[in-house]
Amino acid sequence: MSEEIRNRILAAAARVYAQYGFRGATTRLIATEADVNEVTLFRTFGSKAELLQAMLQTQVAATAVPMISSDTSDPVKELTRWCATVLEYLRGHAHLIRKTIAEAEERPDAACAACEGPNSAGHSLVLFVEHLRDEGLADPDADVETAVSMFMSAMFGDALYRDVMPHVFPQPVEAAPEKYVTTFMRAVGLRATVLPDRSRQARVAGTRRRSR
Amino acid sequence: MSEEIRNRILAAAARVYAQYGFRGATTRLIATEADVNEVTLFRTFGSKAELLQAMLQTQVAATAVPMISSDTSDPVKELTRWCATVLEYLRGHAHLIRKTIAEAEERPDAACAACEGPNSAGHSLVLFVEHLRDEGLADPDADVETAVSMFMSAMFGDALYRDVMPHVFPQPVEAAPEKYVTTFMRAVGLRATVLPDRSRQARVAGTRRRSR
DNA sequence: GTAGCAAGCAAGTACCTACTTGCTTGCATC
DNA sequence: GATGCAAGCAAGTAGGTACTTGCTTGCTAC
Repeated sequence: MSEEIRNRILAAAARVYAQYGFRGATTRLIATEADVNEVTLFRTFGSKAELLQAMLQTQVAATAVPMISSDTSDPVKELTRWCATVLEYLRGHAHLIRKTIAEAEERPDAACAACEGPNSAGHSLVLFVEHLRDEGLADPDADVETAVSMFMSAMFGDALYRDVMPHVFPQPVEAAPEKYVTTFMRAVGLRATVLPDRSRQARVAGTRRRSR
Repeated sequence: MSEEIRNRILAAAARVYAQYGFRGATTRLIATEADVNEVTLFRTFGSKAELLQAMLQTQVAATAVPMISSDTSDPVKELTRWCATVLEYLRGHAHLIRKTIAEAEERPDAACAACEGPNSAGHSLVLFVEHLRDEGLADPDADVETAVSMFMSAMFGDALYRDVMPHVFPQPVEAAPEKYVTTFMRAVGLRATVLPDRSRQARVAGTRRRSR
């Protein structure tokens, strides 16, 4: 029974914190949002700081981080799928991440926990592309690390800032993963597969050209 | 005489706000930071909200936004120079931008003013690359808008998050503009000029590869 | 010199903040 | 039915917040 209340408080804390940040997330607000007496909050977590720390751990660290698979049979498909998953993950935590990063100087430990996931996700992409390169599918001259870092930044930017400054994201939400992947692949010189074209012309399903 | 004090308050407000955000920027803190009586602050600006709004306008809107020139004689050089300028500009306002964007939902007008500059900067880059494309220097198939949006996101990410999560930015600060530009140019298919290579091996000047 | 005015200073108002204390309620177990 | 315990409730503490008021200081212009 205590477990259910604990989770309700944590969920409420996540909502309030995502909207108002650490300073704005008052214990009173969290308590009313959780439909729980304010005292209960202190009794179960000790203090506001401990509560929000616990909230960040359960909310961020517990969520699965999307990793890219090592299956390079259809890199375009796998990359697009992965990109969409990462974007979805980041968008789901957008408000939380934004606040946590903005308050990183004041609460550095919180920021560490929040960006640990995406970091390792990026690393898995580096390995993926290097694997492709070893198979001769990507340009050996390409600066993979820089391209991946830019790719990750693009996904971060899209997920975190699209709603607040939509004019700098010309592509609609659904088309974003495909476009990012296409552009990314051009950057690392991956031409092994047919690049899906921007125009709406019919594409032959299953076509696989190896023009190298 | 009042002018000097006014500016001192605005500068202090900028520092305090950049560090603690809107809620954390107390009038007391700003006053002591400006070495001014707290009452003077209310007498010259009316309220905390008006003060911080004035601060954002003078601090952000007044700073020159780096635009890319229309000179396409040496695109690599021009792009690199521009990229370095934008990064410098963004880094100079990193804390401010970070806080303002994070609080965008609560104070949307402030966020608008803050990201107006970089937005038009991005637009100037689109025009620049389209100009290159018209001259036949860039790939006509390239998705310029997406590439530019990713490039802008990369600069934003670098400027705003490098200090808080340095591990996702493998390239050192000085080398970043060159690397971003090189990767960006690969993405838009700009091969007209010699791409500076990452490795230190001798490069043959004038080599022009069009591997398409 | 004196009038005006910008700024400092001390104190106060009304409210919000995290957090505590003492007591009551309801439920589950023996 | 008695015991224990988790949660609610009301009230209070100590401090911070934006903002105001009344008065003093110091400088500048006539």
